[in-house]
Amino acid sequence: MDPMISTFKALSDRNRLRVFGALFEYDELCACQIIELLQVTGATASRHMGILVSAGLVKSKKDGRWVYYRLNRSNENLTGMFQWLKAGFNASIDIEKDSIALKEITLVSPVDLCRKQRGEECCPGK
Amino acid sequence: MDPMISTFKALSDRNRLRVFGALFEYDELCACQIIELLQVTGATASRHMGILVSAGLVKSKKDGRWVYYRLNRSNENLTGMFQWLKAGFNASIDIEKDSIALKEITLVSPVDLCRKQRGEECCPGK
DNA sequence: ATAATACTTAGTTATTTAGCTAATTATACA
DNA sequence: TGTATAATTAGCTAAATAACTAAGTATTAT
Repeated sequence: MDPMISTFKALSDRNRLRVFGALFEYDELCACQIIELLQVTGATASRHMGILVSAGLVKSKKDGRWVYYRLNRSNENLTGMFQWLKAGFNASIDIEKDSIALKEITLVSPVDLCRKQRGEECCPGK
Repeated sequence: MDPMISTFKALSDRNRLRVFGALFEYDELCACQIIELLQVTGATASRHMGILVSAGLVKSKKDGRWVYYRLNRSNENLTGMFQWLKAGFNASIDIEKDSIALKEITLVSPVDLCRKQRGEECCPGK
C-alpha cells in the first residue's frame, strides 16, 4: 500500500493515537502496558501495534516472552509528522486521562501488571 | 469527532489524497475538475470534498452553481502537515499521472468540461 | 518433559466507509 | 415562469475495519 496512506490509516484510529501519545511520554512500553492503557484484549492490542509497526511508525523489540515498543525515530520522513502530532496532543484534551492512567501503569512492574491482568491479586499497594 | 482523528481519516483515502496533491499544484479547482481527475460520479466527489472540508483541510467557495475548492492555509495547525505532505507527494510516484491529467483538465474551461461530462461533444481540439 | 505464560493469528460479528443511482436543492438562462 | 444544470443529500451494496473468543507459537519455569 502507498506509504502515505498506510501512515494516515494507522493514525486515524483513536486507540492507536492514544498509544502514540503514550510513546511520546514513555519512550518504551511493553505490550501488557498498552493492553492496560487501552483496556482491550491482548489480541486487539496486538493487531493495533502490528498496524503501527507495519506503517513504519513504531518499532518492536522482542525480549523473551515480552515485546517492547517505541517510536521509530529513525524514520527521517516522520520527524516533521512527529512534531506536528506532539503539538496536536498538547492541544487535545482527553490525553490527560491517559497520562494519569500511565503514571499508575508504569508504577508497577510489567510482571505484576501481567499478574493483575490474569486476575491474580498480587501487587503491594493495591 | 476529535480533530486529529478527523484529519487523519480525511487523508487516509487515496482519492482524497489525490485531490490534496492537485490542490498543491493548482491552488483552486472547481468540483467538475475534481470529478474529472478522480473519474468518479459527482456524488462521490462531493462526499469526498465534504470530508476534506469538515476536517478543516480544504475551503470551499460557492459562486453561482459552481463550487471552488482550495487548501485551507489559514489553519495554522496544518502548516507543518502541509509541508510534510508536499514532501511526501514529491516522493510518491503515481501522482505523476494525475499531474499530467490535470494539465489537460485545466486546459479547457470548466464550462466546456461540464459539457463534456454530460456527454455533449463540444470542445475545440477534442 | 510438562505446564504456564506473553503475545500472535484465525475466525466471527457489528460497524464504518467508498462507490453507485436516484432524488433534491439552488442557481442561471430562455 | 419554467427548464436546464452544478452540486448535494438519501438510500443502497460491497468491501474494509475494529472488536471479541479461541487456537496457535515461542519462551520461561517447574
